[in-house]
Amino acid sequence: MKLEQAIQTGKFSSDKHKAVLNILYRAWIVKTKISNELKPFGMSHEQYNVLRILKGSYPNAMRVKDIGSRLIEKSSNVPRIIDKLEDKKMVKRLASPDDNRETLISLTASGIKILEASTRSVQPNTIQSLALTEKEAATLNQLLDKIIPVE
Amino acid sequence: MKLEQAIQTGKFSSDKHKAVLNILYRAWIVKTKISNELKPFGMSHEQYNVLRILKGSYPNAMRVKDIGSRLIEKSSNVPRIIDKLEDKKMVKRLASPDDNRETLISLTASGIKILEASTRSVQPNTIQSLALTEKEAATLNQLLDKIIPVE
DNA sequence: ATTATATAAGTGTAGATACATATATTAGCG
DNA sequence: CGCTAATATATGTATCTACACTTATATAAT
Repeated sequence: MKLEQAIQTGKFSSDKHKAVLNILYRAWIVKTKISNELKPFGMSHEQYNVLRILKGSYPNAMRVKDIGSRLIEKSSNVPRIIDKLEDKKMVKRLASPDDNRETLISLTASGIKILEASTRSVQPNTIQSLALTEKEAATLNQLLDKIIPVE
Repeated sequence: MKLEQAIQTGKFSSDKHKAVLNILYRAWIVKTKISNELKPFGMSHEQYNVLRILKGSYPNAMRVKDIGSRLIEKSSNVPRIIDKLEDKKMVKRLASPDDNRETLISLTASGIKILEASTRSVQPNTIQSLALTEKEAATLNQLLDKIIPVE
């Protein structure tokens, strides 16, 4: 579906302006799809992201602040996400041997199992569109960096 | 800033996978910037979007459902957004002459004034990056439609 | 060593999101 | 007409986001 139909609008003042709204729209679509796939697993999108980050360093535990620095949405409240995952026994908190201010978070065996099962549902929504070539994806990344520059 | 730095990661398994995360990241950046610009006006991003939609049909009022169909994030709770704008006297609710189920929403004079002032702050964040040409923006739109197809 | 400053995690809160349900009204159809 | 279904808005609720603040610990400075 074209963006114009999705938001019931006529023409945009420029392709550049349309592109910004299009980015917001596609992001919302991705998040909605992923959240829907995660529903049967009783997990939110952010909880899933934290599990994936933890899996990246598995079997090593990670500090809360390092988890936060890898999340896309920097305003996420990591301790609270951890609370939810801990309630579900998917992660556990450990004391840090180096620094008592830190908390280390580690995936549990059941956390890994649920993560892997949910990833099989979510994956088709994150690496979809076989229509897009790797070359086009690389172009897309360049244009995204260019239209919404950071710093 | 490259996405890799922003989320402290090494290489992605593919440019396609990176592109999906990049879309989520750029969307978050845009939303954060716009929210920050709107803060002095005491308005949320969604409240601002509703005002802009209303301005599109000004001086005609709009039905709640038609406002909703033009919002990017379809799960937005339009009646509640209207509540907030009404509290601030930026819009008012009118009875519909055709159908008593409907509520018509119209911008007030002060709503227009605040909208115009806030738009001057927000605009640079939505049509920025002079580096991007219109041709590149058109390509970007095509690639976005292709990587996250809808329907 | 003592005090100030910085850092890490956690908590409190207002508002937003997602979604289910309620209420009122209109349309469809026998 | 009278009943059912559909539509439009509003409300209720749990969770999430954004951000300020607190607490505990570590580092730096004098």
